[in-house]
Amino acid sequence: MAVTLYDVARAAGVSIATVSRVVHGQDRVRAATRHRVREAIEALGYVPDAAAQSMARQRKEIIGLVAVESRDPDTDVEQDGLLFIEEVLRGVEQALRPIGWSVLISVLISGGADAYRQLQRISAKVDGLLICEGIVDSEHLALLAARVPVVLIAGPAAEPSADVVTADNHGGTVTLVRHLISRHGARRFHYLAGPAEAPDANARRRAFEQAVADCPGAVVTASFQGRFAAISGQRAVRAMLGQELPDVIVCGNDQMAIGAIRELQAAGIRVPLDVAVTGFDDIHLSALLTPTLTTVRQPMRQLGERGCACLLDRIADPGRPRVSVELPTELIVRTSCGCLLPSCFYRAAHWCQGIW
Amino acid sequence: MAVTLYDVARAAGVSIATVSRVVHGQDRVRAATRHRVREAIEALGYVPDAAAQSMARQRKEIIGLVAVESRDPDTDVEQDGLLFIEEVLRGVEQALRPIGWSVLISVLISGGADAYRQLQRISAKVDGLLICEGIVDSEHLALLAARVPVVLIAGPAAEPSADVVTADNHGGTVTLVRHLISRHGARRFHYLAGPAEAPDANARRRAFEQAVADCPGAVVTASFQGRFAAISGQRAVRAMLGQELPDVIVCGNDQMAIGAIRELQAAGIRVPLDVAVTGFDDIHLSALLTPTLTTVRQPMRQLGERGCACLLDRIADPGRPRVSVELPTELIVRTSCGCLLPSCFYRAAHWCQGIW
DNA sequence: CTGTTAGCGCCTTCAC
DNA sequence: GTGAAGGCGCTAACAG
Repeated sequence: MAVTLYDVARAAGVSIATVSRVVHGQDRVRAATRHRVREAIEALGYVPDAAAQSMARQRKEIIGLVAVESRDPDTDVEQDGLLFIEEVLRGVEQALRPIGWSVLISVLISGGADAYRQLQRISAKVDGLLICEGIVDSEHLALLAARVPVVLIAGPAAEPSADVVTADNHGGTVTLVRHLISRHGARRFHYLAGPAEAPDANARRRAFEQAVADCPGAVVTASFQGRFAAISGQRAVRAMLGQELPDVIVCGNDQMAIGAIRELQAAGIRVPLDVAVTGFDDIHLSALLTPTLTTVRQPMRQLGERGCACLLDRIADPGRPRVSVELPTELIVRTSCGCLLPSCFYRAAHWCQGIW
Repeated sequence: MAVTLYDVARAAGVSIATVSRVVHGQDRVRAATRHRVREAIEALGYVPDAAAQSMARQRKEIIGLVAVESRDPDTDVEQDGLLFIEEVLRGVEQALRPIGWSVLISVLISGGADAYRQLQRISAKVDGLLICEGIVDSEHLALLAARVPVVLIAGPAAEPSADVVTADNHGGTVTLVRHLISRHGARRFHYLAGPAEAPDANARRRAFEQAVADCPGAVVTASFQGRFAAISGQRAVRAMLGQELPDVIVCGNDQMAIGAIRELQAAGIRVPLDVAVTGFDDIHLSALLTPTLTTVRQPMRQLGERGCACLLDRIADPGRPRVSVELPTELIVRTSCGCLLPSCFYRAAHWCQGIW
């Protein structure tokens, strides 16, 4: 059906070995021959079949990028999941472009044994795996890693069978909390955590608790277990309505913060006047909301790029020592924490509330 | 290196054919044998190599999803490109999940001859190609389609060598313009078009012009050639500042509308009080902006799903007649056109302007 | 029921 | 310089 090496060879009157040589730019071919072969290739529109190449040279030139979406039964209609992956993908593509490799993308539904099966299937199609928000248990991970190199993005730094690239969740969170305390005099904190299985969610939560504990007078008034989705933010707010408002609701990621803000506004509570809200990640949306979101920027593009570079290194040398890198985060101060509000805002807020 | 069929066969004391049979769930194997083989597979952690399978059964079970980003030299720092693809990807995954196929994703930088080379390389790794915002000329497309089935998403409906799935750009635009005219009494229109090479951009533009022409008294005061990116919206607004404002700025997509709104707000012009702005696509962001964006919803998820289904059909039967489907669009009325504004808004707007 | 065997398309020594 | 031949891991007849 498709044009093969043999077709080209026949058309050019040479052997397949010769065609292969010119395809790969080897110089051990007489100029005239090479020319003839090139013409045949052009005329027939020959493109070497990737599967056959993979087979022969034991390399697919494809890396797998997979995100494990953690959902509970109620949130499976959720639409806003990929925002994280998107930036990571750009970083990965950037790292792959120079060498011409491709990326196989796939978002897994759950984190169960089924997820492992799917990962296994994917592993058969790629030279290496980049797993985001690594909600895969160590045991299964080890099994996977035995088949194919694995790099975790935003995963648990201590994973023994994979390299890991993360952001400085701890430092970012601590900086944020200190800002809230020193600049805004916040004392009463509400925390909205990400899924317990997500390592970065845990890192942030722990850092938050520690930072609050480190400040005399500051207290965690309540916390809510969310799943990194906007709906979690809405639920958390619904659950706390009626109670006394905290000074700030610190959220484990931007999506939940967005959900929280919407629900607060819907309830007629003014952000940041009545309660401040903060996020984590600095997704594209965060700068465009009303109010704009104060958050901690995680260099997602870079996470993808570094993670991919790391994976390529390991593919090239599977025996090299395990690597674990942590990229810096940055506090992004906007208005949802109460900063940057011109005085006219206070008047305007009264009128605006609940309009949009 | 990796575990192969032979390893399993040896371990289980059977032939590779038998192993292959149990792997594929054939029943013509004695229960005892099957059991033994299963154990060996489990013990060794065997997963069939995809490249070898592709080779043997002439099918890779991978489809390629590619977006061609059209950029001019000034916009290559742009960050907000993938928003379209993201939803499409979800649709594609949905269509592929039941059969276990994977998607190879890749966004091409330019639309030149270089893009064709890249597409060629990708075509060698997949069973079919899904091209979004098809900025590939017919000639190259025909060459590609000769190698591998191609489906265009949001591409030119008349492309002879590929199936096409689009949204009803014409109808959506006309409905929008009529709304602006009849509900808001708009007469002076400014148009912000997408890239001339993009078929959907053209369809929208033509529909817009026709709809305006159909209304006595309505005029297009000016138009601007953008590239579907937020920065285009900003530029367009800068270019029109100082001139008399139109009633509405109709934008070829949401991203440009967002850019336009931001620039207008920065210039102290109130949206929608001083000028209305509308978009097209209804990306996730649009409902969260201030003001929320009035736009035409394009069923992006469905475009991906239908496009993929169409591609699978063609892969199954390459000879079937060409197909071209058009999905319906829907006018989404929010506040940027001037609708849904409670009276208090007018007071509030005065104070709010330019704060965020 | 199970084993043998011939490819799938390409790369890569090894001879010539 | 160029060609012949083996093998990559698996599938799918075809024999038993």
